[in-house]
Amino acid sequence: MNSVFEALAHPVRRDILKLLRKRSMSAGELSEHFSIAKPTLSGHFTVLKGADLVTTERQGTTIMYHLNTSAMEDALGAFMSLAGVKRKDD
Amino acid sequence: MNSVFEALAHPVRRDILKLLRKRSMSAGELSEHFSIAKPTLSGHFTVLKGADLVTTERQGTTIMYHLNTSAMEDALGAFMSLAGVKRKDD
DNA sequence: ACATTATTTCGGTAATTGCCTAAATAACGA
DNA sequence: TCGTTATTTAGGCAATTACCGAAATAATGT
Repeated sequence: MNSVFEALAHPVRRDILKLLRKRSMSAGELSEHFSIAKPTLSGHFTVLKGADLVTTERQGTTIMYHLNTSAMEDALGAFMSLAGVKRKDD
Repeated sequence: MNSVFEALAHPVRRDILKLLRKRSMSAGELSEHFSIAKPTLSGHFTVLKGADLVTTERQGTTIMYHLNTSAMEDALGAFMSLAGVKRKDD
């Protein structure tokens, strides 16, 4: 769970998650939303993947990034327990 | 809100929050739960305070640390919106 | 004023992070 | 096979982080 919190610590990575929440995107498509070099963004992808927050799927020459919704739910649960909140529903 | 996510990125700081969730504690009392030097822990306190996750109150020679519950709630809300969760209740 | 206790600030170092450009890999179509 | 497109890996650098021990600050009691 530590890797999840570390992944969430960078604003670019949180923005990536927000974008993927709407729909899955390729690395190149995602990169259009940021003004940083692609290798740098690729590093952020690696961090998110290491935290299991996103999954990848190669489609020909492009690589699609998908939000791993269940991992997000797990992270949310961890955060809620940290905040001491009881869940009435999931 | 970025400072909150950054503050949550370190396991020691999350453990501090967990401890303070039960009850407020002095810096020295908190330090008994960790095997790191007090100056290091004091640095973690500074980060948590910078994120407004804890508040301090001097009581004579000791300094009491309190969990800032409302800031935790705010952070939770930010996390939920990141995860795309709708809140039925707070 | 002095000693004691609690905590932080200072000064330094090693490890990590975030960023870049250039080079490598992978898949495709001609 | 060659060129093109998409993406990652490699190499390097500056800034930040996490840690420590020593010194400074703050409050108290004598």
